Amino acid sequence: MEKKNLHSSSVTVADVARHANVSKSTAARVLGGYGVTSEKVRERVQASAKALKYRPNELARSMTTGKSKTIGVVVGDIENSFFGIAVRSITDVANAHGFNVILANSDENFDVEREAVNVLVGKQVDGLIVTPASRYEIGHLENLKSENCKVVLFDREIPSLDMDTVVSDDQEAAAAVTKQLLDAGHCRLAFVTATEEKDSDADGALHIPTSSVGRRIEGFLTACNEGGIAREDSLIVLNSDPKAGLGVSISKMLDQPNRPTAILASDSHVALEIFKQAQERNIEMPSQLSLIAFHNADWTEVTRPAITVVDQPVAQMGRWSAEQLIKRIEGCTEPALRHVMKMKVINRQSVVPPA
Amino acid sequence: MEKKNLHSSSVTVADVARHANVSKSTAARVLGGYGVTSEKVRERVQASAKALKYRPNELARSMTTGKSKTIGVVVGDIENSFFGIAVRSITDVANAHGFNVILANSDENFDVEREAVNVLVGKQVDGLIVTPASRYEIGHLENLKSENCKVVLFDREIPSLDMDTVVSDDQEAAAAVTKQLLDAGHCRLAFVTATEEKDSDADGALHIPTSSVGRRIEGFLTACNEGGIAREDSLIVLNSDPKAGLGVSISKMLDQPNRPTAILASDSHVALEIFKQAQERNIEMPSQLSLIAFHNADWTEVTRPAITVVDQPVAQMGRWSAEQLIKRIEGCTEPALRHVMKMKVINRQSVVPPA
DNA sequence: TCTTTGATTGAGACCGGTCTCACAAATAAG
DNA sequence: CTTATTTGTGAGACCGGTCTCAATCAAAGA
Repeated sequence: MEKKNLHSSSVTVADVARHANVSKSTAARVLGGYGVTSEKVRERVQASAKALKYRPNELARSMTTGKSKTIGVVVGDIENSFFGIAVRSITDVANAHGFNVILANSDENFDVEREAVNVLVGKQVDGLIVTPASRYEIGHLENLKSENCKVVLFDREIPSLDMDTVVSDDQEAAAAVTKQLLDAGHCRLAFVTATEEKDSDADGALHIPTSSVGRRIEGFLTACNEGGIAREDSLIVLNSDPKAGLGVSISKMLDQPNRPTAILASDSHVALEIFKQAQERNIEMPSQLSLIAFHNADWTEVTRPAITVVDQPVAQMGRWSAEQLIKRIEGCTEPALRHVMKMKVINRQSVVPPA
Repeated sequence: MEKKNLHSSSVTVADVARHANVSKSTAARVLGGYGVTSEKVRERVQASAKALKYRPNELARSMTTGKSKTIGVVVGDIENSFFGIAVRSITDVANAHGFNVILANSDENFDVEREAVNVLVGKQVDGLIVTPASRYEIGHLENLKSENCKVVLFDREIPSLDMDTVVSDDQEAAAAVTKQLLDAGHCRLAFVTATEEKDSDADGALHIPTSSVGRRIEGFLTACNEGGIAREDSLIVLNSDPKAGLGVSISKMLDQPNRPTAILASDSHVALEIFKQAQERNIEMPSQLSLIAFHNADWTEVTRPAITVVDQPVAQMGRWSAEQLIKRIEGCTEPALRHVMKMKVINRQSVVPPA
């Protein structure tokens, strides 16, 4: 006597229609909220729907409308508070517009990212917000426009891609903050990032896959250069041993005889690790080591010294990206935007002149 | 000359079939990887698929199979590192099994949670991992089983619901850690949580909607009681003014003449706020104020004093919940499990005898 | 050589919605 | 009172897959 065997015992428009003694079309009209129906029929159908506990199958709806009301978000790692905040503001905006968010972590690994993007597109997301792990590997993003899938790039840009992008003024902020270190009198500086070391090409130039980090490094080096710092005294510390973690690179840096007197950390995780290792080594901060970190993580103001940070407007960036994406999904066709958001330095206690 | 007008220009099995000169059924068989096909045809179809850049529409697939290969995760707030870690481990397990995760934040608000659950079920998720905001409002969860949607409760239990649940030993850990404070000689204690104050009923008993917090409070009170602490010296501080935030409740507590000499913070956000306010007031820690926090947040070991914490195995809990959910989705029908994970106290420097 | 068997393939229904179109009844205009 | 409109309803195609079932064909057994 069962009616549906394999498929869930869910009730469909047809069931409601039967119960209300109307055609499937009519029931669909009132339940779907389109077309016209008479008051009487509408009430009858709604009553039946309530009685049968009808709940529309959004999948089927998406199937015919071609819009899934879902967006995909691919970030590096949701555990990182930077992305946590971003995802939060994105989901808030999305929900407010009736969208849901499918979340994927790339672990800053390009292959994982591509796979995630492909799966999400397969699931027919209406759009994608991506923090591309690499500005060089972009094949998976190139063809998305033809797939009816809009894309917004978050925090990292890929100029060749002609897509909506929100970034912060990484280069300018890094330069400004480096200059601040220089002005305080430091002349052995380091920029530390968890980005993995990639082979630099023939000319020996660094090719940092993460565009935001790359631009920060540019800003750092430019400022160092203008400040007359010798190349060997403006260190770039990358994650030389991904399996062992960034910790060993930081150890190496801190243990070298002429260690830097000031460090610029490219995110709060990095800053935390530096802070820990300095504590372990009894390196007095800020007197023996000045530190500035990107991202105003919540804990940076309770350490002693409290950490001077470059505050990235993460939530606003997230909001912008989601709003822009939804505009696109709703049909906006203006040329791709590149939205740059200004960062703000929050001066605390972790920067003083070198001993 | 366009072929598909409204719907995206995506290529379907039918397109591939036409191109490969086989029937739709046959093309579907090779592309869907089911049934049998001859080697020759298989190669031909695959070649056509490649040529046309065919990509399966997972929505359509879900439509007929009844499985969306998607799970919904409803947490309080993804910005909170506790949930960040949980969601990370959940998505990892999910992905490893071919599932995607739709994320929703409830803000610990029951109405938002119910709405989220309904939307997710409408999107035909195969299962749901929920951190229910309230153990009293459960109507939205009760009927899910009949909807072909499995559920696992994360970090909070609802005994009446008979669902798979993973929690930690909140009551025991809270009692143990309270006893530790007592043993150190404290006799004015407070338990602080961001949970909102609800009207207590006629008998004046507290009814904490968040089960984990409720059990921690029970543990705290039990230990206080056994330690002979007067009821008025075992303070429970709730979020009395949600609009203004927990900060004001903490201020009030800290500013009262007989403020507690030891505090148990129910999560790391709370602990951070307490730490900040103590710093602002020049309350010396740990000498004038001992502190223990739930959740081993990354920053708790770099503050001075470093904070003694109750380490919850968040990642393992996340993993368990995802694995259990997937087992259910795959058909497991054993009776509902209640999995309790042990927490571990990490002793650092924030607990000393009162002055 | 004729039937039996097994391997492939094609036709078409189905999932649960949306949407177009034709038709009938009711109302307005001539 | 007839004709033109409007309004509400039903029949059925469609979205892009899966899946059942019958048909075809070649190899194998009688």
